Formats: sequence, C-alpha cells, structure tokens
Amino acid sequence: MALQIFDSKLQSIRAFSPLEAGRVSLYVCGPTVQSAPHVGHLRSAVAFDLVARWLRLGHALDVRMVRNVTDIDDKILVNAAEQSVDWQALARDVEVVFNQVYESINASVELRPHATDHIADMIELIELLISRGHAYAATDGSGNVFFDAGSWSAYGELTNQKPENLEGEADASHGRINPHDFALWKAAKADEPESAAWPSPWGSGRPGWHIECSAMTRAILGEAFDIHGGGLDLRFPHHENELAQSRAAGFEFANYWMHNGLVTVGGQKMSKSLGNGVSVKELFDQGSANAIRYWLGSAHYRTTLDYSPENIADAVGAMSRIQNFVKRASAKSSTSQKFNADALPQPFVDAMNNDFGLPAALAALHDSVRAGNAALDAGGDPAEQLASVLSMLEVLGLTVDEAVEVDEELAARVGSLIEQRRAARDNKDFALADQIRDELQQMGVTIEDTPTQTTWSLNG
RNA sequence: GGUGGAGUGGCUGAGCGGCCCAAAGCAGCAGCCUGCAAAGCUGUAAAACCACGGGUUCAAAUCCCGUCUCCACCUCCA
Repeated sequence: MALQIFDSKLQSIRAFSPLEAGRVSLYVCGPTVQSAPHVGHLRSAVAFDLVARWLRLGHALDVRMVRNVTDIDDKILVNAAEQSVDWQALARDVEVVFNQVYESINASVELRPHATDHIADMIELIELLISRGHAYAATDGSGNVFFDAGSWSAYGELTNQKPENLEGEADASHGRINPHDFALWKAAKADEPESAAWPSPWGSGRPGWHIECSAMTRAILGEAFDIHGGGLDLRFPHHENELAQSRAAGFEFANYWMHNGLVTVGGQKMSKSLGNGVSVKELFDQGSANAIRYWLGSAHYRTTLDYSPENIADAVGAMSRIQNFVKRASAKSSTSQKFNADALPQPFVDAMNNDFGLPAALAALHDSVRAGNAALDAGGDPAEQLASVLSMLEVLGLTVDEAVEVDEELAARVGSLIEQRRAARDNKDFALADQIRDELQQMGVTIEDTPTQTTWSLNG
C-alpha cells in the first residue's frame, strides 16, 4: 500500500507523491524561543519526527527536514525585559533547553534555521511582494509594511475562511488599509533595544512572524517543497498568511499540509491564562522519555490528546512491557540487527501508511511482543519476533531504557543483603528472608526473584 | 457570527459501509512461576444497545437529515 497522507488544506486523504523522485522536503514550524518547552511542543516534535522516520525507513526516501527557530518576536522582547536580561541571551538559553528536550525524546532535527539569520531573505521577499502589488509600506510614515490581503483573492484558502467572516483586528491601525492586512515588517519602537532592529528600505525594524517561515522555506527548501507541518493552532493566521505571501510572491509553496492535534488538560487546551500548562520537566518526572514518546503516539496525531498522570502511567506500563520482552528475548536470541524493513509486520506497515496510524501500529507492535513472549515461554527462539519488534521500535523512535547508574557503595550493600537473604532462603529461614526483603524495600530497593538469580532496582 | 474537530467498554484509545458479535494498552478475574510474595508471562468475562432521534442500503460505529453536548481556530501559541 502506498503512503496516504491527510492533507489539511484539502481536508482529505490523498496518496503521497514527492515532487522529486526519491527525495522529500519537509518544513515544520518550530518554537518561538521565549520560554521553556511544554507538552505541546513535544507532541508536534514527535509527530513530525515520526513522519520523517517513516519516509526514511518505510519508503527509503531521502528526507530533508527543517524545523525553524523563531528567535526574534514580541514575546521574546517582552519576556527579556521583564527578566531584565538581554533578549538574545534569553533566546539562546531557551533554545538550548529546547534542543536538549528534543534530543532526549529522540526528535532532533539537523536543519534548524534561525529567523535572525535570514533577515536579508525576508527583506528581499517583502520587496518582491511590493513589486507585485501585494504589499505596501504604511502610508502613515510609521515604517510598517503590510501584506495587502485584499489584493490576493485566494486569501483564506488554507482554512476555508472568508475575510468578511473573520472577527477582524480590533485595532486596524498602524497604517493598515484593511483590517486583515498583516505585518510583514514592523518598524522599530523606541522602547525596544537597538539590537532588535535591522536596517531596511522602510527604515529600521524587524520582520513580522509570518514572513520568517516564507523566507526560510524558500532559502532552504526552495520555492516548492513537499510537506509543511505544524500545530493545529498555527493554521490560522500563521499558515494562512505564509501561504498567501508565498503564493502571492509567485511560489508554489507546500504541496501537502499536515497539522498535529493539540494537547489538553482535563479537556481544555493548555494555556498560560488558565494556568494548566504542563512543563516538560513535570512530564519527565513521571516517566522515561521513551514512555512519554509512547504516550504521545498512543493517540492518532490529528486528534486531541488529553494529558493526565494516569495516562502517563499507562504508557509507562505499556513501554515497560515492550522493553521487558526485548531484554528477555535478547538474552535468548542472537538477533543483533536493529532495523530490517523486511521484518516489519504487514499490519504495522499498513498502519503507518494509513496517515501514520500510530495506535494501530502500536497494536501490531504489541501483537509481536505477545507472540514473542509466547515463543519464549514455550522454550523456543523468539528471533523472528525480536527482529520485528526491534525494527518497529526503530521506526517509532523508541529504544530500550538503560539501567540507571547507581553508586558502588549502595550496590555493595544491596548485594550483600541479597546474598544473606539467599542463604536464609537456602536454609528455609523464610522469616529472616522476608525481613531482609522488607529492609531492602525500606531502603527504596525492590528485588525480583527469577529462577536463577535475584535482581534489584531502585524505586521511582 | 464564521471555520474545523469530537462524542466508542471501568479508563485510555483505534476502526470510519460487509472480515466489527468493535484493535491495542491499562485496570479486573483466572492460571503459570514462587517457600510466600512482588515482578514477569499466558488466558479471559462483561449490558461497548459505538451521544440521541429519524433515514438510505441486502448490509452502518462507519453514509444522509435533525437534535444535544464538548473542544479548537478567527489576538500570541506546537
């Protein structure tokens, strides 16, 4: 089965076919580095990392994936001012945190262009739009430049909006002709740092948000590229405006649009005003990055995913079941190959090809785990299932959690107690054995008896 | 007001005309294992009347009409 993708511009499923045979260009809107990442950032990152992985591993395509960094923005300047720090330092620091988080959840992207490195590209694009009659410098002498939405009849095509139905800006000023015209270039303000302004034909200023992505996609992926992705909340106005600008400039722009669903808490979208945001740190305290990644894949990428500690706990359990199998099977089987496309079960392949149907793919994964466990219990060699599971995990970007490092002193004490308990059990002194077990539990150590030995791990 | 999305077992969450007397996970129950546990593994019940009311069809969770409820976007947001 060929890959089917839900194109959120057409609002329907269609077969995926790259513009250039064998290659895929993918642009995903990355974070505005204004404050620490939250669960929503992770969801988007993982959703599109899975897209890239499947294109690479499942379809042997050469994927060029871009995730930009918006490092100049109103919010960055405001937050920096509030914290009395340099805005560039804030942006840099926040970006470091984002990169760490992306790496820990195995969703890093190599191409990470910064808006501030593409100011010249943006100015060039704005000039092109003006020359084509789709943008204008504000007539009030403010130095702002706006996109002329009225000049572009297709405006609203991405989200099926008619300009007259939009609520419209309360403040249709700053030199706008029409309320739905949006800023391409914002004139420097007196109360903002000089470092946040660049020279331009319209005076000193900085780019509007939307033009950044239009300029960067063009600079890095070209005037036509395969897939544009981002969070559902970016569809309007951000992506609508990107599309209008790029098309008005004469570019083909994205061939497919993909939007990931949002993360809610108690059925409501996370937002600062509601104070229900869940930080990445809070999340990682509840489970390994693998378990979090599993949780993010447990619902289809286009649906809303509700956060709750219980749901995370479920994912931790499910992930540990899979990892247990890999550990058990690896001890019995010599399969070392990490990924083999031929080892992917057909239901898994079909699920991934059906618009990245992760829940069904995970069901296929569990089916292989169960079959492998059954083979193990029957004394057989689970090589086939292990190969399948390892290959699926590779596609899913999941790994087997490594044991946590513990200090030697503790290890020695625990080892000694376990030895004493073993001796007691050999003497059938079960009261003493249980007493030692309780003692270990109080130390925060849980032991597990297997037929041949006793293993232990730290709680929590 | 406009534009989209969603309502499926105790919970999470797939399926989107026939293979659905509805996937998978979690929880429950039983068994294996164990000195006993825990952990692990295996198997499995239930009234899931697929929000509600109509309709189309040989056939509907899936399509159509109506109703109710919830969510998102239309300001910055992944």
